[in-house]
Amino acid sequence: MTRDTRFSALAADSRWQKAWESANCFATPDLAAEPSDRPKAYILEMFPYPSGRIHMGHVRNYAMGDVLARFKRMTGHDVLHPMGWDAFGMPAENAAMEKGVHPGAWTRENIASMRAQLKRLGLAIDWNREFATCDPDYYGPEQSLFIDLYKAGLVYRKESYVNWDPVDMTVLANEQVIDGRGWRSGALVEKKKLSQWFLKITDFAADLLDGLKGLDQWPEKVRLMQENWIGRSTGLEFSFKSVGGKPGFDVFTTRPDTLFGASFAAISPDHPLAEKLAKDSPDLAAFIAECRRQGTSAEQLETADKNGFNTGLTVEHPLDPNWHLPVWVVNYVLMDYGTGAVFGCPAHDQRDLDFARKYDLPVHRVIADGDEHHQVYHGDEAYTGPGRLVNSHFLDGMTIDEAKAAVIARAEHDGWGKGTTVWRLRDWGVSRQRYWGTPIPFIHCDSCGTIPVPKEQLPVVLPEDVDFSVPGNPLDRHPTWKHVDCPSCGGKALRETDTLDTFVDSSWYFLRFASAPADRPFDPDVIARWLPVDQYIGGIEHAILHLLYARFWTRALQHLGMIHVKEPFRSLFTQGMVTHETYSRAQGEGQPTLYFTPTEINRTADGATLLSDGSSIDVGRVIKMSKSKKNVVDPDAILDQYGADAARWFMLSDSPPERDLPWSEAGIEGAWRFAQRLWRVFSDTENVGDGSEDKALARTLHQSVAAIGAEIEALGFNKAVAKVYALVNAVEKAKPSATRAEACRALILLVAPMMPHLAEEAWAELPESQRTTALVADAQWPEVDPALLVDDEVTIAIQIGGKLRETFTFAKGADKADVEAAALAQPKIVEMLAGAQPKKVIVVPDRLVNIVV
RNA sequence: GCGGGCGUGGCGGAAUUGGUAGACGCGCUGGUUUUAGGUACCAGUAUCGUAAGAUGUGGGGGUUCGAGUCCCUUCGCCCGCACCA
Repeated sequence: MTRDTRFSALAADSRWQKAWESANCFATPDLAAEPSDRPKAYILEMFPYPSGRIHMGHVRNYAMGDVLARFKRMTGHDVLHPMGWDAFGMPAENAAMEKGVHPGAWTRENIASMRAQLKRLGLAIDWNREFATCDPDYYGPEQSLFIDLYKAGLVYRKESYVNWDPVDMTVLANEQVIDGRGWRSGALVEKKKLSQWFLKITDFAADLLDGLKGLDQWPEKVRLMQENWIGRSTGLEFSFKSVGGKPGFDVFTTRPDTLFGASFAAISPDHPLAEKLAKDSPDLAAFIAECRRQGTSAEQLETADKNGFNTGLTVEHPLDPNWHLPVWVVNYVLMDYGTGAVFGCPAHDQRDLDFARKYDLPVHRVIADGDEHHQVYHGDEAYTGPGRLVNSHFLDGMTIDEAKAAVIARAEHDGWGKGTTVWRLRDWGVSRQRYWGTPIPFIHCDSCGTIPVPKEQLPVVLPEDVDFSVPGNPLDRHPTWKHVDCPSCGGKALRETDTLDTFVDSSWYFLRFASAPADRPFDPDVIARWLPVDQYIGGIEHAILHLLYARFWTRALQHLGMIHVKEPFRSLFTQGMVTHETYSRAQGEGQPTLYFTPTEINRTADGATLLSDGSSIDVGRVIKMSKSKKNVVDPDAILDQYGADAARWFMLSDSPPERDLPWSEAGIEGAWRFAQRLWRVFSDTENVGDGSEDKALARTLHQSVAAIGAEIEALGFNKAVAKVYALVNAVEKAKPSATRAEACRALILLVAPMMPHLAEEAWAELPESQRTTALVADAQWPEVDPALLVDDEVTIAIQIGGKLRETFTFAKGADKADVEAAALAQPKIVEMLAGAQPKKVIVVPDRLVNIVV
């Protein structure tokens, strides 16, 4: 006899979502007002950009965080699990330009529909704390923090060459330039000189690098990527004196040991000296122009020739004033690294060697690995390995490290150079010539200079009446907005019209979630209770940009004494993407390939056909879901058809969370069937039990509770899911008993983090006496009886010569000798040994016996 | 070029310190129920073999009583960075 054999997901979803909302279940405890001795858990998923619709990647990301947040609640934690919107950015302005809607209206509509979609997933989120970064209530405090950083000397303005995206008509940070193209528009980036706002992230370069060591709960990969991005190099910086009294220049090298191998000096085409010389030399000017045209994409660099222009200048070798080196302008020296100038040592640097061979410059060997000590170096491969110094006067015979130290010591003693560290990391340019961003709260006054907006005048709110009919910054051409009185002298002044890079918005939102007072950015005492974020979950694509900026911003605020944490995210998890096959049809020469959505396709075991006309379709690789390849599945359609629990379950099953998850129809159907099966187990009236005990099931149950909890804690959702299946299998096979009834109740709790609606429905059906709380969302995770975690019998394997021959069961923890005797007495073993005396018997307690013959 | 990761059935993937490879799911095969079925249930499913047995974690070699796991070597795929001095 069963009650209701079908679980009606759609009805259950909305019923329980309403129940949670009206019970205000997921409200964050106010730790400042009511101190708690419970452990805290700040669970955060990267907040979404409100593009319009959620996609499966969101579903996966938020399902994972939600399981953890619900589990933490069930295991007695004070949980903060918020949601908000990274709401500023270019797509809103693009929509404004294309469709004539206001970016704000477009964004708010998107937020409304995406919020509704997220709510359908049944997330245990404290929606009371929701905000969007485009709220003046959010960006006002951000402006205040920006001014604080300015006052602390961490914000400055500088005239500089910037990466200009000619399509988006805005400046890009170095981090946003990929292969010489804008990260968003894909347009070739141009160099342009502009006055820009910068954040002094380089002040924290060493600390940001050091801090990585302590982030032992971050993926190794992300730490390495940040390490490489920060890019620390140590070496010698020294000056080349020009021959003939002309100005010299500084160079940086990590290989001061090879200084006697120098055969030329090289400066970047963008070096001030090169530009100066170009004024008197049309040939050089032409060469520089040619260099600037050269692309910087991977393929272009691969094939790019080393080109140079001999300036005719010479410089003195710092260790031998009579040794003069020619000065070349070369295309492979970058202005924005080191000093924009190097000395060329062809024998021990591949680029210099390529260059020297092309222009027939000398190649002096100064490092030798063996007997080869000749001064002239042959071959086309520079030697960069270990060895000892040769042909290098006072350095001869030293190791590379000794020689480096000796040259630096000599340079410092004689005053022509010093040991130094250079960083690859640049200061963070945050100016954007856009409307839809946080206005930079500064005012330019002819008499007072550039001064911050007084804090009592914050927030500087974006004007609503803006015109997107022409490219460029609408703030700049707004008729009145920028015209203000100088807060200092009262005279006519101009408001800054640049807005902040949206990565600034996401650099402190996790603080605002924890504490959002009306009169300041956050309350330090509350921050101290919640931060750091205990588990941060998001995509690997933020490994550098967002995660580095957030680490910097947190440090900067700590430096100002405003908060007491340095690292915002204690544990980071980067989840894999949701992928799907592609369906396409080639259209012949010169025509773009046609792609089809999964809903247009009939997929069979051996191929795919178009539903509309039955014609056959090419099945392509399983790749990340993307609109352009049309291999997307709409979450709303899935929720309509299968309900939130099946969708969540599928997102958590099978694939390890850090790996890509191939979406499949069979997979979601399997999840749905499992929900139905669970429902049948829960509805089975035999659950009442007959009062008897089932020891074996009790063991399985308690072992499952322990294992599932441990797997959720470790974000091993796929493994937790497998253990749930195994437990359900065991419960189904078990005969009615008190234990079985207990197992069914526990099972509700075990699946509650993953399938919360089904769990609530089943919980509500339980007899009153078994329900400790009204909602399963508030219930306790089942207790584990440690005595039941260990079996009293174990299966022991018997190997002969390392090959498995037999297994038998034996008492757990038995004496080695007893186990050995029992193994040797097994009939099959007796037969196989045929009286032969084992040379040796290895007994691994409770595991196996290996007989060596 | 530099750095990192991954190779296990038809598929997604399990596998404490080296200790019974393939848990769990999908798919597939056969069967049983049911008002039709796309539901449910039972049995099976690494490969070869009727079986006994043999083989098997990308390839080759090594250490070991014992290797998916450790070492050497090699092949393939994926990701990140990249003329960084």
